[in-house]
Formats: sequence, structure tokens, C-alpha cells
Amino acid sequence: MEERYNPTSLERDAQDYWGEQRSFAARDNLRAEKYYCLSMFPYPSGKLHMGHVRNYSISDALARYQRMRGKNVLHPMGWDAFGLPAENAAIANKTAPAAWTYSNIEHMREQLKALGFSFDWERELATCTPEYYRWEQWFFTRLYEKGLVYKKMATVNWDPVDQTVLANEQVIDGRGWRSGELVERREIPQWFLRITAYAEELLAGLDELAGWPDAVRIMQRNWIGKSRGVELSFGLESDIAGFERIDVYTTRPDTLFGVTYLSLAAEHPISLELAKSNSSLAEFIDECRQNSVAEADMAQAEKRGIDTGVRVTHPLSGESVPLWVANYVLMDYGSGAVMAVPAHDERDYQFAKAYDLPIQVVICDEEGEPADVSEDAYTPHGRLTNSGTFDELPFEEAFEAIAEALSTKGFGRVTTQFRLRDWGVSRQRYWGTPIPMLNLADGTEIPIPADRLPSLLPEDVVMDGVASPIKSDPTWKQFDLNGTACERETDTFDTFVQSSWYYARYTCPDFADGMLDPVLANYWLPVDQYVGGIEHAILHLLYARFFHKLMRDEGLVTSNEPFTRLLTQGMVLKDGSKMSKSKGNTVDPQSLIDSHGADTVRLFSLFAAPPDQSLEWSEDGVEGALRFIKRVWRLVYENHSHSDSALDFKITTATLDADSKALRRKVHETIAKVSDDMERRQTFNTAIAAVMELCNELGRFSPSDENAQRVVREGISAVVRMLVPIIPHACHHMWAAIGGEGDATYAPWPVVDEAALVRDSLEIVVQVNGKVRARMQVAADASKESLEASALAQENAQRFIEGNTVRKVIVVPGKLVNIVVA
RNA sequence: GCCGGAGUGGUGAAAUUGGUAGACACGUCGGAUUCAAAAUCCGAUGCGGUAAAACGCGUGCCGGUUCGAGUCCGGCCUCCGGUACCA
Repeated sequence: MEERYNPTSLERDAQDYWGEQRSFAARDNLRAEKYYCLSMFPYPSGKLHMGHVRNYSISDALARYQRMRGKNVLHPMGWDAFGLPAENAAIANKTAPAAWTYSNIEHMREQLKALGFSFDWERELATCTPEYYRWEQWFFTRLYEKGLVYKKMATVNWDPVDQTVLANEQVIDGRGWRSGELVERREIPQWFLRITAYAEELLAGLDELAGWPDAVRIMQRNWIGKSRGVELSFGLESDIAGFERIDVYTTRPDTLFGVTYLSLAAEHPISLELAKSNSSLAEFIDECRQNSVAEADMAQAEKRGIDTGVRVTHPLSGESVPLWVANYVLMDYGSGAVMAVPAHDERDYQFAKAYDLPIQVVICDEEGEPADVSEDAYTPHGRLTNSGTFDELPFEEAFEAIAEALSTKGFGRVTTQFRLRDWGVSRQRYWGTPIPMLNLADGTEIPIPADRLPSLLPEDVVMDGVASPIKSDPTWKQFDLNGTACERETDTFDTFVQSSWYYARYTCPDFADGMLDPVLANYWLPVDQYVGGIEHAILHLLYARFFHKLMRDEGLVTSNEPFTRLLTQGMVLKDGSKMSKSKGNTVDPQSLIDSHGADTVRLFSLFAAPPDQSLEWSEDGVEGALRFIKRVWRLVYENHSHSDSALDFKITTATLDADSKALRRKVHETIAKVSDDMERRQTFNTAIAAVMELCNELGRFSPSDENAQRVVREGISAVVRMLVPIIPHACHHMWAAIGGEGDATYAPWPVVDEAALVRDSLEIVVQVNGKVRARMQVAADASKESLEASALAQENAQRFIEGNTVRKVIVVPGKLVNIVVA
């Protein structure tokens, strides 16, 4: 062991050793206890950023911890390689997206290796390779056969200048990011996966995901949005284009008598029909075409509408109410029409106020009076009023009675609805998995036969910034199906399709006979621990859960859920805002590795904040991390001796003096805390703080004899092993220096000696009326009565008791005594 | 807008089940070492108050429950994530 801590050379040595030994190769040994630790794979954008470093420092700490616990660990890495940025870079740099992507992968792989992450590189995969996406294509054709795939019209952002579909991100203030032209909504045919068929199971499954953060489960539950309501119809007073009635859905049938108008979506067939003979309506619908497709924009846009002049009949009261078209009603949601109850719905209230529509109160407040809606809508439940024979009924009874009345008249029924919509997977882009479908001359489509897969994406292309190369190439789409000429689909899959099953492919990345090797997939799956950004709480994690169930129903896996435990890491901030290129506040991990070493970067990113919260970048904090490693290094250097054993210290506990005994208690308390922090709590920041405390005590301690010196050696051995998951390079060398045998990667995690934890006395706080007034040292087994007596006897406690009466005394053993006086 | 999360010293944070607020670290100040500096080591460090104590105040804001609230409940404010074509 060198006296000087020199990260550059020692980290290279350790990495060379791991590479030669294949230290991180997962074994397909079906009898071993497995631990599958997965971090979300990166998009190969070019360079690693701090978010990646944080993500993989966390999963690496967990993977390495479990190896030391004796598990057969799978910790793979790969590339989410399809996506929009490659096309943009290709246009800007005049290179093909494939070439750009592969060269980024090369560079980022080297960066990950330089950080010493214990990935099993023998299982690396990239989603843009035919070996990967061919199985995705095959799976899609299977889903098609099962009726889980269908085609329908759906809205996209259309740039009228570039003649291209834009992602929501490419629309800035309603204009195309390149053309600057106002973007239009346009309806085009697209492929959908029937995720709604699994809505019930995706919802129910959340209850069993005990290893997921509550926040994620709640968000998914709300996203799926199961509700019980009533589907009912209002009669049109005159027949329009064959429509006699308008269907709406409501979760508040109790407010039915408060309906003062109906609103239709601009794209509703009735709206379009009426517009033919109503030029101001036609103009309004045209304006609505410039509304953003994004939900956040729509929900915050000014609510506008127009009276169609047509009237509809209330199904129970028989009253006639006006029919409006409004920009806040979504065609993709429910039936594209809503009943408006301004008195008891916030949005309808604002709309009614803006257009001077009547507001009819039908719910009573807590006092039993008709609710006051002079300022605001009244949305809580309450007894009914102004509702004919339903007056006085509370919510539940009113719900059932009104549903029953509608059902009797044939105007409605109770239904369950989901907010979740089917997953549109078509993208009008080049750099993605070609959708494996064929368009026939008669306008129908069929899947590409399995023996003709993969449908290969050409990689040597030129991007002109307008059309996708496979759309503009006249030959690519031509396909000969047993002598019948037909055309390939030129749309590609949403990149979320690739990221929905990559975790399963890691179990058998080279399997050529199918999507998954059933034996290996079912040995390794489900993933024991998944680690990734909180921004994926809904879409990615829901789609992956959906795909897992699809694969199960295809007979590929046997488990119901893909990820047993989930850790959602927070973002990396600098000066209070997210690190990003556009803000110019990025820190390059590479230059930090070069100047301070990988261990320092890893230590800082685990120590500076708990993993699920945002992490504030600090240059000084990085220096502090380096300083700590140097301190540990020196502590080990000053105490090491190759002749010692790193696991057997031969301490005679009976003859230890008080200080050595206290130090040994500290060692074992720390092992207990760090083990709990690593495994149950997953709070690496507090684990590291505890090791720092122990190091401070070990450094201060001067052993009085050889027996006491052994306690120090025991402590140092524990420190080195507890730090292996955090700073593996330094520990690789320190482990050898203290006489550790073999690869520190597989050194046994230290074990707590329960006997060392025993205390004979402890400090108890004495409070008077909840304020700390004294502290006392008491025997660990002191009775409640004796604690109370000694507390009352404390001089400073007496000062606050004097002149008052003791009302009661609360004794919390091991913690405090609270004397309540008045 | 809606759904979810966060807010604690000068800074990052800790307090695990309602029980000592501020562990650990950074920074700052003082000291040791040094010709000097860097590095390293030792000490102090929530704010007010005191010679030192005592003591008072203090976990975004307002209110509540409790012997006791950073933690639980109600109402706000600010920031962050998601909002279905960024990944």
C-alpha cells in the first residue's frame, strides 16, 4: 500500500483487475440466490451527465452490497438508443443518426467504465440493433393477432411549413421550433395498444407493490383514474346528421338538475355538422385547431366557447338547455361532450360567468341551506335541493336514485370509467423501430410474417430535416408478400416501447430463438431493485408494467409485475435549478474524474443528499469527499500490516478497558446502522455519515495494549468493507493492505456482534412542561419509578416545579421524563 | 388547471414509530505546524442573551390536536417533477 492516495493510478489498477477477473459477470446459475439490480438505461446523448452518475452510483452501491451479502447479482447496462435527439443531431451535423448514436455509445461506455460501476458488460444491449427490435416487432404482430392492437385517427401537431408532425416539445408558444409557424392540430391514422384492457389489473397490482414509493403508486392510481359514474343522454330537439341524442358521462349524477347547458368538443361530429350551416361556429372550430395538443396547455388556456343555437332536452326534468361548443372539452376523452353544472363544478362555473349562463344551485351546504355560489362553485357533497322528487337525499342515495330513474326511462346507466387512454405508439419519425405492418391495395393491413422479420431500418441515410428517410425513399416501403405487392408502414414505434421490455432482455441478451429465454427470464425476473429518475413515475413505469403483463399472457414470463422494489432518485441541481445545457450550469463528470478520481465523485453524489431528494451540486462538497477518502486511506496506512487477518481479530472481550469497550460498541453500532441504511432505508447519506463518525473515533483512539489495538483493527476492517459499495477502487487496495483475501468485491459484509452493543448506563432527559431542564446518567435497566424519582430530584427541574403542582409525570424509558406542572 | 413531492443554521443535510432540533459534512473564525504558503491537525460555530451560566426564541406562513409537533390534522404561500409525441 502506498502512503500517498493517488486515485488516477489506483483506480486504473482496480478497473484492470475487475476486467481480468470478470468480477461483475452475473452467473446463470439457477441454484444461486439471485439479486437483479437495474438502473434505468441512458439515452446515448453524447456525454454522461451528473444525473447518470447519481443514478448509477446508487444502483452500484446496492449491487455491490448484495454481492458482499453472497447474492448472485445481475447489474446490467445498455442503451435506449432510438429517439428524437439523434435526428436533430443528424440534421445539424450532417451525419446519419445511427453513426452519431453508435459513436456516442462508445464514448459513454468508456465514461461508465472510468467510474468503476460494476456493470456486467457481457450483457450490454442497444435498442437500435435489429437483434433487439426484431423481437419487439414480432411481439407487436402477436398482439395484433390477439386484438390488442388497433388503428384509429388521433390528433398530432402539424407544422404547415415543414409539412411534418412535431413532438409537444418542439412546439413553443404554439409555433414550430424550426419554422416559427403557427402549429395546427391534425388528425391522422395511428396504431394503438389496448392498455385500457389492462386498466383494472394495472390498478389492482399497485396495492401489491409494497416496495414502491407511495408517491409513485398514488400518481399511477390517479393516472389510471377509475371512477364510478353515470352515462346518460340528452335528447336533441332536432335530428342532426342522424344523431338524436348526445351522450355524456358524469361522476356527479346528484347534480343533474343543476345542468344549465351542454358542451361539445370542437372535433365532435355534431359540432362539425352544425358548422356546415353556421359560419361563426365554423370559424370558432377553426380557431380551436390552433389549441395546443398538450394537456397542461389546454387546461390552462382561457376557456372559450360558442352557442350553437341548438337545444337539448334534460332527461329527467324535460327542460330545454342550450348546446355549446367549448375549447376545453376533449374529443379523445369519454364521449367528447360534457354536461355543465356551473353551481357545483369549478370549470363550468368560470365558463358560465364568462358567458353569462344561468347557475342553478341543487346542493345544500353543511347548514342545510342551498349553497352560496355568489363567489365560487360549491363542489362538496351534500343534500339535494331544487331537484324535484330527489330533494333532501344525501349524495349516495341521490346517486342511486337518479341513476335508477335514468335507467328506467332508458336514458342512462351506471358505469365505471377510466381516465387512462389507449397508448398511441405511432411516430412519424425515422430513427425508431419500423412498425411491422403491411398496407394492402384494398386499404386493409396485415402484420409482416414472423419469418420475414426483422423489418430492417436502413442506417446509411441522409436527414434533410423534413421527411423521414424511409418515407421519402420510394423503394424502402415496397414489400413482396408471396407475390403480392404491398407497402410497409413507414411510421416507427414510440421509444417507450423499447424501454418497456429491455429489463427482460438483459436476462438473455443473445437469445436468438425468441424474444426471451423462458428459463433465464424466469430465473432472473422480476427485477429485485429498479433505480431511476422520479420523472418516469407514470409513463415509463406504467408502460413497463403493462408490457410485463402482455409478456406473461404470451407465456414468456410467469410473474405479474416487473419491478419488486423501486427507488426514484431526485434531480441534480446547481444554484437551485436543474443542471441542463440550456441553463449553462452543467458540471462535466469527466473533468471531475480526472481531477479528483471516480471514488470522490461517487462518494459526493451519495453523501450530499438522500437518494430520493434533489441534490445540490457543490464544489466544496466534492473537496470534502476527497478529504474523507484521504483520511480513511491514512487511517488504514497507519494501522495496516500484511501479517494481520482482515476477518479474525482474536479480541479478548473480557479484559477490555472501558474506552476500548466503548470503541468496540461504536464499531458494532455502526455496522448495525450502516447495514440497515444500505438495505432497508436505502439512505446512503446517513450510512456514510455513520462511517465518518466511526473513523473520527478510530482516529482519536490510542490503544493501551495489544488487545485494544485489535479492536482498532476490527473497526478498520469493518470501515473498509462498509465502504466497498461507495468507493470501491480505494477499498480494493485497502482490503489487500489489511490482509483481506481475494477480490474486495466479494469480501463478506461485516456482521454485528450483539454482545458488543450492550450498555450499562445511558443519558435521560428531564423535561418540565416539555422543555429540557436537566440531563441525568442512569442505569440502563432503571425502573420507571426510579427514573421518575431521580427526575423530580434534579436541581434545575425543581426550580421550575417550585410554586406549582405536579399534575402528572410521563416516563419514556431510555429517552426522557416529562414533568407536567401547573 | 389537475396529480405528486419538497421547504429545517451562512450552505448540503440529520432527527427511522409523536419524545433531547441541527448528527455528519461544507464554509467561516481562532490556534498548531511552516521562513512563508498549500496541505494536514486541534478547537469554536443556530439566533438573541450572559463575564460564564441561567434563560428566551427557532424547522416556509396561519390555526388546531397533544404532557410533548420538524413529524399528525385544517387552511395558505413558494419552488420542483409529471400532464399521454423529450427521454
